[in-house]
Amino acid sequence: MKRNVISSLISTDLVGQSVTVCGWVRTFRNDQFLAVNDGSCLQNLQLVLDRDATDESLRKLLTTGAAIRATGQLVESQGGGQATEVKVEEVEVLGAADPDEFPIQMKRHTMEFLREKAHLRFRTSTFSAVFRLRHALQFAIHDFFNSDGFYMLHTPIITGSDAEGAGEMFKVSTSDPDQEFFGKPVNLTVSGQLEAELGAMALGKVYTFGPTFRAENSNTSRHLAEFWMIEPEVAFNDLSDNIDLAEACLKHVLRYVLEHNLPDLEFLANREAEAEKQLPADKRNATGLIERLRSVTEGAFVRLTYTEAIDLLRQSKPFKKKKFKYPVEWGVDLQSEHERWLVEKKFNCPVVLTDYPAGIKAFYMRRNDDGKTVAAMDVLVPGIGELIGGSQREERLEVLKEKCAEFNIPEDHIWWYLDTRKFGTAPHAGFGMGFERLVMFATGMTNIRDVIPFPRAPQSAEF
RNA sequence: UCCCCCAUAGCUCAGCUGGUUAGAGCGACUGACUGUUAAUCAGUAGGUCCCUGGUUCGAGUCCAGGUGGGGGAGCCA
Repeated sequence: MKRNVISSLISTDLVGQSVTVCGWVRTFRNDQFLAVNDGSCLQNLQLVLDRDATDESLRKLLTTGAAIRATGQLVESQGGGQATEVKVEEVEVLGAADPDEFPIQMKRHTMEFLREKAHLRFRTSTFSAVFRLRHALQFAIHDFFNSDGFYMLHTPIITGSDAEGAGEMFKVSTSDPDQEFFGKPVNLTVSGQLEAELGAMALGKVYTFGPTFRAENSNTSRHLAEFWMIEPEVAFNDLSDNIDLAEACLKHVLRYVLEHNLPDLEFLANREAEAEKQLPADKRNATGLIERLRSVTEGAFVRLTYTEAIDLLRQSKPFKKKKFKYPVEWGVDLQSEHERWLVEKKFNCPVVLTDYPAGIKAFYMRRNDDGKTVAAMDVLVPGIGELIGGSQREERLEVLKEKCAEFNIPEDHIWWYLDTRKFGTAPHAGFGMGFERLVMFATGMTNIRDVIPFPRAPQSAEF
């Protein structure tokens, strides 16, 4: 079906030409003005019908949600809200939408309501903007790594690896659970990292960008059972290189959307500002969405060690006034309240925490010379918390074997992983970035279920 | 998994100390108007008060259990 996409018609470039538009009706005002959206951009195109020349039975079908095709001349708009409009010569309803039943009406809906209508919520401005941005962000990520000489590696989704310790796993079986198709128990992957390391030890710079599955019973606005993760892994990088990479990557992708998706971002910024009017002052963001993104692309990330963070927290006002619910002392993991204070109160910008106590981090992280800490890094951002977690990997075979023993990981389960330390081992580092958390940060959406088309969470797998 | 809150019209909500025929705004529909921008104005329709059980002369309202949703915590990305 030959058509002109609306994104090409909202500027005056094609004024005077005959155009064909396909899309879905947002509103129909005065029996005359048809606002149509085709998903190519945030903006609707205004179609102007000649009331007398339009059949009444046809007009009755032009309701919110109906799919239509129209042809006519693109002209400069006589009204104020838009640069162009189409003087319709012919309009056809491709698919009606019974207004008694179509749930997405031209009024404010709550996110909770739309989440239950996930198959139709793309029809709203908010969700079409979110999913255009989701696309742009994933493109920018591939663009960033490709430009930097990385190779994308497809790591397995079904895996027999059970030693990673990243979380509870989903078992995979055939419809006959007794039949062991792979000859051993297998799971859905919780991370592509270990396999990515294997690739990095030959290809140099690799990354994975794939689905990840966690069977944790997590009921929060920041967790999903199925989510997408970006995991670069780079040979010969140390922790400091790793932080540089994470910072450059975040800056690149946010710059990309600020440059290419500004109308969607402005719409979402506005939406957020409106939504926050309902909130008490202390729950609102200190700055608007666009300013928050700019502060990341323009400012340097604060870097400090876990030990320094503990010192800062112990000197903080909430600590002295005993406002923290959880203890702050060297050796315990930082809680959300502590991370929030550092990121949102103390620095108000992304904060990279490094060199955590070995006991609270994964087995593969490189032991520091002090013997107590590991070369780990977490990137915390305002409003989200942990966006990135990574480390320099333990490349020394003997140390890694000690760590396996400490973490009760049988060596024969990850013999292939240990082999990379046996044959031509080298320093290397990498991180994992939760893609949905990135989309949350970039869009200002506050529930992770609203930045993935069809969320999977405990007790929730509709669609 | 734990703590707190919520469930009444298509949507967002009100409904007092248990008491007559269940309320509003928005949306939808009908009509008027016709260069509108979530148009405007007038009118109309629309209810398994989440489910099960209990207390009571009487339950939307009180109690118990369940289901669903939200916020926070833990786990993490």
